[in-house]
Amino acid sequence: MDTGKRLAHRPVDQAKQDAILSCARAEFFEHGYAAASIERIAANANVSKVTIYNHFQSKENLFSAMVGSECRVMRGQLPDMSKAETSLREELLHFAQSMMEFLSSPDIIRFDRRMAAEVERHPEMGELFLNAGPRRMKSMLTEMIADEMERGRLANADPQEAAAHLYGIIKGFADVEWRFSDPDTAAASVKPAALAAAVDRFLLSYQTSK
Amino acid sequence: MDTGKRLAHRPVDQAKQDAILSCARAEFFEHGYAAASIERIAANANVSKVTIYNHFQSKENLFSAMVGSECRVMRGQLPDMSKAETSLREELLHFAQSMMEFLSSPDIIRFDRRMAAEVERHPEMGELFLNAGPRRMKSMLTEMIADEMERGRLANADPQEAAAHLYGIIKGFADVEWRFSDPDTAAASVKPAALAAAVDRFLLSYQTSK
DNA sequence: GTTTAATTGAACGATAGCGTTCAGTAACAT
DNA sequence: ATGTTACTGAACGCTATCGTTCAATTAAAC
Repeated sequence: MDTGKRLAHRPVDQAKQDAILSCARAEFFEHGYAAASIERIAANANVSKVTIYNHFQSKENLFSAMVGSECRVMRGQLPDMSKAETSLREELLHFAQSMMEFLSSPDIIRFDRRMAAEVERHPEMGELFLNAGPRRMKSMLTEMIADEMERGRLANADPQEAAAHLYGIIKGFADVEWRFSDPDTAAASVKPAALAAAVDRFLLSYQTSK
Repeated sequence: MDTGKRLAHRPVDQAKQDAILSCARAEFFEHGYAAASIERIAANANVSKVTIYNHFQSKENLFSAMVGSECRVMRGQLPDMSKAETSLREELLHFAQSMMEFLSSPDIIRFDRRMAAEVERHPEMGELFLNAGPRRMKSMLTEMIADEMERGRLANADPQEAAAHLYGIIKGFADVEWRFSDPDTAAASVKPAALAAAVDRFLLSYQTSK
């Protein structure tokens, strides 16, 4: 059986691959799909345009490869939901903190913006993004809340709905502001006191009254 | 004093103006700023390209005129906050309902998407949009909540913060889903029962305990 | 009817990107 | 060293758009 090993060849330069994807990301994010220039990507990546077309067959293809790769990266950066043995309030605060840190990072904001725009022309990428990011986070959160309901630290209710409420009450108007102003200043607008207030309100309506 | 009335002239055809703006909106929304074609706009509006350049001096200019006009329209469609003399719960439900109707309308979703993408190149339009839409809604909501706090139907608290909590708890994950899937099916996903649940949770933590 | 301004259609130069071709070079496996 | 493959740079045809110009036409105000 052939292991696929060819007898004599020059191996693909992985560094170039990575450089192309990374520069593609920058280019697409800055200019949008239509205005992005393959030649600029090639120049920035120190690569010949032909090389790009050898690896990815078209602009379309390069774009979706880049989105796929970004989604993979994003999955690795989702808010930390490790279950330390702490009080419920601590646990929720920790989640709120890391969720807001995640959502307010410039990379995520820019990615979100670009995807929102491109989804008109590439609906399947909207799905891809939703599954890699928001929905994943939602199900993690739902699971955590369901756990707490079982443990009796949260009152019984629809955990999915509770997750949405928690997520929403923490975000408030923040994400809207972020999406339409300078991404580089977004993270600074996260105030711990506001997170605590949101979590406490959530607890007021969901905590078991003992 | 000259009233500005010129002696003999052919008046601007307002219908053409409107057609241009309306077609510009469609074109920019569908293709994004960079890929939008002035000539296509002209063709769709049954207008000469020269006419467009006579009215708006450049593509940039046309784009911001269009955004300005859209923002004006949007202001007229903001959620209804008329104060009928009803129960607090009814009042909040009414707000929730009309807010979600507003936010889930395909026009608003598409506008939101496009602005989010374009704000990278036109930061000042992000401000324009925020002031015309989200911030306006936030201050209306804040005012309503402050009123209710004064009336004693809501417990005393930071009304601004409470507004954010109400807004967030109602939205949940909905807006994220909307932004990345088919805008034309968004409105159908609004479930009255979910709105009621959200409002009730809000009330659980904000209503005065009598 | 005369004047004034809005509007048109067609053409133009300039720019820019895509996607392809080709001949040549570089890097690796054997 | 030899063969195979990755990669390069330059050029090409093609298409599209912008923004401008021009002479000609149209519509209202006077």
